[in-house]
Amino acid sequence: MGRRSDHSREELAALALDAARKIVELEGLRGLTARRVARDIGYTIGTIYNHFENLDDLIMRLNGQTLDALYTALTQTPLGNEPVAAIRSLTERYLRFTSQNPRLWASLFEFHPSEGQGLPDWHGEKILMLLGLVERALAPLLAHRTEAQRLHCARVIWSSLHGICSLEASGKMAATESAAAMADTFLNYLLAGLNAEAAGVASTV
Amino acid sequence: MGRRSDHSREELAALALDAARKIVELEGLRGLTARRVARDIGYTIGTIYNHFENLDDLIMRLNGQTLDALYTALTQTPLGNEPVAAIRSLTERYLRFTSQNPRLWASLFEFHPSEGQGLPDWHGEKILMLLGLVERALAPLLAHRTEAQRLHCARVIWSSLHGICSLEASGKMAATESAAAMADTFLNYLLAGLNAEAAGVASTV
DNA sequence: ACAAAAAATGATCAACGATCAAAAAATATA
DNA sequence: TATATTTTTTGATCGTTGATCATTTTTTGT
Repeated sequence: MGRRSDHSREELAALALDAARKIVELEGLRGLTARRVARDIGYTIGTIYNHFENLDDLIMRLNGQTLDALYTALTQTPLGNEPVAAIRSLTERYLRFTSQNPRLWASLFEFHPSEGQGLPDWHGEKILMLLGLVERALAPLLAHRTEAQRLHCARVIWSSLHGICSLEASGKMAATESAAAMADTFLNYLLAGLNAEAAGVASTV
Repeated sequence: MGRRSDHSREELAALALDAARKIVELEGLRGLTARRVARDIGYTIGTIYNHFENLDDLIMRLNGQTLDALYTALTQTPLGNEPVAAIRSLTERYLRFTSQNPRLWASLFEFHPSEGQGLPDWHGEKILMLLGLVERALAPLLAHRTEAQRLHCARVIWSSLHGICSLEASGKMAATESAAAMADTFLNYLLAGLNAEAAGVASTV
């Protein structure tokens, strides 16, 4: 089955990641095994371990691709300069991505590195890229703040949306309530709070 | 090793869950295996499967105990009738629980039922108990709303705090920023939004 | 045509979740 | 007490997994 001449190293890794993506899309992380990836691309298990450090490495690279796809989905069209509309648009795109790629998105957070292992540096960099989108979207609302404060605020929004989508998708909130409705409520309150702050009413952060 | 006379069925299940809890506290869900639980309590693997349907069942029961412990931690002392203080107190207690039981808390969300399986009914009931605490805490702020709307709002708060703690604990937000600081920002904006709404300024939900 | 380098192979290992006939222990019946 | 019945425990067994690495195969360089 060996087909060395058919694929370069990069192509074979991409082939394996594509197969892994399809498996996760269909069955989630539980269905993902090294042997199955090997079988699906017509190679043997040893080859998988020649191209990936271990299964965790493969999963993290798959998650990296998912983060890239999320970034693409959030930047497909310009967000505009109106901050409220931009944030709502970002939220809408985020929700659409999670509902269109539920298992790939879930595996971003279902996966935890093994004891003593951490996430690679590029993982954090991809997250910062995504946070940057939020930060720039709401920048006009926080013009009087430092960039660190704007990033802090972006993190709060990012985390909250994550929590809403996460609990809704996992069925761990005892609700048939939609993530969209909850995200809308969240944004309404948050934007009201931001407006109140801009008007000098709210307490300082 | 069999010690049938030593423990009733309930005692033996509790023994196994205690052992499982200690394993998860030390090493997370990854370290939890049926064989290790059996060894730790001085029984053999077959006995574990006599008392638990499978490993997922054992994990879900452990998570059930963790939800109970979280409820206890959130209700140890009265919350008072002042809604803002009550919500801040709930948040503080929630954050303390997550930082004191990071792996047990993480396993609540790291675990996903296998294909076709769902969470047991009592899981949702325990979640509703916790949501009820949030709902009652903020009830005075939403006296003009229906209970469904108050529960909806409680879900938003619960999800957001979950997201903040979840991303912080898993290191998936590229930040050394503390969950406490983010939760504080979140509450400031949210409470400002609630106040603005109460004053008839904010848009409707 | 040959040698050197690179890559693919798959047998092998330890460990896992899960099963279930057999053994052991506790309880019920006489 | 002695025997039968029920309950519980056992651990060998199965199929599968992640991971390893000496061997084989293929490609590249000379």
